[in-house]
Amino acid sequence: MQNVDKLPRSFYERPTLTVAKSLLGKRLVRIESNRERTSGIIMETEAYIGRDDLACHAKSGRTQRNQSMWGPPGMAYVYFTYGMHWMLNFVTEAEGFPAAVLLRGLIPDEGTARIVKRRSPRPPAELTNGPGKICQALGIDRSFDGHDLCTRQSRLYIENLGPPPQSGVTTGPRVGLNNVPEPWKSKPWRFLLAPGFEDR
DNA sequence: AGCACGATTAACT
DNA sequence: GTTAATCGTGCTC
Repeated sequence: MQNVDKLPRSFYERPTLTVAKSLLGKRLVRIESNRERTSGIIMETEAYIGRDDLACHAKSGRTQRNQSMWGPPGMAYVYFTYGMHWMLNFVTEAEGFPAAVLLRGLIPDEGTARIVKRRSPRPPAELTNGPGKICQALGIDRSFDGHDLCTRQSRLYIENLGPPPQSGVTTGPRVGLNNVPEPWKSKPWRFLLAPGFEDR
């Protein structure tokens, strides 16, 4: 395992599109209550950028729900939607500017027995290939909203497995924005790592 | 106080 | 391809 470091706050305090693309191929780690690790390699992300972005929850100003996005970078923004699903985001850019990266896809890495148990019975390919599935697989809920990813005692963080991939990255429109007006609905702010490029 | 809908998922025709 | 599940949130009255 080469060069495994916890990503510092300076990683998140950059343009959201840069962070979203740079997260591909890195490892999301969740420390369980018994200190065991569950983790996965990030394969898909989306960027949500500021009040002007009408797909971003910050469009309606600062609320109790979205307040994490307005805080410092390197924190988790976790919210509940569709009456049953949790979504995991990482806060980006400078404090006071509301922006975040949504995690949409992983490949399970460590703690797969626990991931399978939480998600079973599902085919392996469907364990963590969606934002709600990621949170179910890793046990992420409201208690992680506002969690700091950049301290020694963080129970949720990103490990750096090396530089962002130079190839194998595709982009496209963000998913699930049914009632969002243009041009925001079609902004190519979704980033995917092609299968096979997770090992570099 | 009421209501429409959501950064989704799984099941079904 | 279509749709039910299920409830917190923000908006309107």
